[in-house]
Amino acid sequence: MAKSIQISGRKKILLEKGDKIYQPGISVDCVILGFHENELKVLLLKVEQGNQWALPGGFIKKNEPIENAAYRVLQERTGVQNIFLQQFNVFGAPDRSDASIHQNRFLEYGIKIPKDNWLLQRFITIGFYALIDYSEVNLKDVVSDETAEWMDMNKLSNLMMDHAEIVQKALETLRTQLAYLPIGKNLLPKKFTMPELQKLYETILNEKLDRRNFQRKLLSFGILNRLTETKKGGAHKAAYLYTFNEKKYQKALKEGLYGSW
Amino acid sequence: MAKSIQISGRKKILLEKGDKIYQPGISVDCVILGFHENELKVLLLKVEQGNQWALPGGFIKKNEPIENAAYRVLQERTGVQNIFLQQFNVFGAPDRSDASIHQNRFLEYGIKIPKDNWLLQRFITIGFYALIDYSEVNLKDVVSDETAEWMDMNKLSNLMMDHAEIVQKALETLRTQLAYLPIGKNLLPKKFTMPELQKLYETILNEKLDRRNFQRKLLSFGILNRLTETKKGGAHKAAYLYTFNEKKYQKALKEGLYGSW
DNA sequence: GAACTATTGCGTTAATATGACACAATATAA
DNA sequence: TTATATTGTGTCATATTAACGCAATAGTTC
Repeated sequence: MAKSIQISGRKKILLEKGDKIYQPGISVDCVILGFHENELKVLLLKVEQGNQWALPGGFIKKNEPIENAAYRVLQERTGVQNIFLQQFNVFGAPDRSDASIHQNRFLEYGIKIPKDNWLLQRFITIGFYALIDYSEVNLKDVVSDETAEWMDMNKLSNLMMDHAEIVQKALETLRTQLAYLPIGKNLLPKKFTMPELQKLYETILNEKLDRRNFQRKLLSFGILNRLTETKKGGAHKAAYLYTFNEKKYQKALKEGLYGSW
Repeated sequence: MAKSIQISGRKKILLEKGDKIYQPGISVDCVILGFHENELKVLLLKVEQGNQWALPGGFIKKNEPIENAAYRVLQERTGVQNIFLQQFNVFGAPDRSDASIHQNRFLEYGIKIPKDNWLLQRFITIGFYALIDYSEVNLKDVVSDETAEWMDMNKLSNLMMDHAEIVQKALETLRTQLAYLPIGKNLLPKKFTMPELQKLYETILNEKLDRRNFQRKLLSFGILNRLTETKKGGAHKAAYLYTFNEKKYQKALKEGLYGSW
């Protein structure tokens, strides 16, 4: 039980010195989205007690930019660099945190939290969502005392506290942004086919799209490079491989895909 | 100097008991937008010292929903009900708050803040923006020790801390939302003309729009009711008056103006 | 290796939306 | 009464979108 003792030590420090290290009453929670086998996945951590799942989250150090805190959490959980990360909403219902949850989590390690401890206070959390390439994530690398697992967006269950609401809001934000921002570079491998990109869009939107019209629209954005390679092995006609045009993609991220008005 | 003494008393309580009443290290700041004489206006408070201006802001009570806190600030400053209020971004650069600012503000009232006081800690602020009908706001009603004033969005100067950045981000958010959400109900009087609505759009977008195409587009949204009345007194042909169709407006707010994909 | 099948690349057509502009109507001012 | 600026309404060319057709082809089946 060396690991358990180690964790127990870490937890004690968090309890006793956390309020010196971190901003009190504020946390960040990350909705880490990946795409695999035509499913949109969310990275969740298993909370031993109660068979519940939680979003990877953390605290903001006293002198740390918020984005860095979120980025730190992401690094710890996924090991992936170069992540699309964006804050999308603050969740702060007074009853969203529940002291008993923390109490129980710590009790597993034989720690009883004093009632006035900073961790038991009300916490307001800043929701970030991150889009990452599923294939680049190695869950074994994850630094955590909890089990990390990808869960289908459509089969979420037993999420802790208001985390289901946070995931839902992240998805809504992603859907809205799909209309005016380029999405995909972070969710797909470097090289991908048009059908794969379409599946991604269809999954996010939960809607079937016309293959031919989709291709025309995406190409019109001018953010794709078609390679001469094709993706073989798919039992049928081989599809061309594409990459995102980095410069144009970044430009579209800043300026949006439409002038609209 | 009865008012000054009263304020001084309030400030002392804030200093000494604030950390018992409010969430520490978190504030809300409101970008209150109005539309008047074809100008987009921001409601700002004059900070005596240094000829600076600040966004109306406040703290979140220990057991108060965040939105309520923002709403409370709005009520205090504008007296207006029925406000469109939305959080849009969190601002939390570690150096955004500056202890000396608070020190100086309190020194005017003869109060010196202890260095370890909660008010001097790092603050992370949740930015809200509010759209309100300029004509319904009576600045004299404002409960404040500061002077409140509408300032042209394009002529902002001497904003405190990172408040210019916050206003800028609010405007960007509003512009983006213009593409998929109905805007106007909160910024205009109940009855308004098409040219007035167009001016609002043009002001927000900082762009001239074609009169006829604009009308066609907005009518196509199906959120307007044309009245039989016209607005006379304008030295030229009288324009029809419109109101927003409340039901359809609300529906559009939830579902967006386009199906897009 | 020929036929089959599901999928891909590329294209067409009709409907719809958009951008640019013309002209008549009219509330006030001169 | 006339002038003027502004509004209401409409047109037309063009761009965009939705719906669908057909040939090409990688792998499968026989």
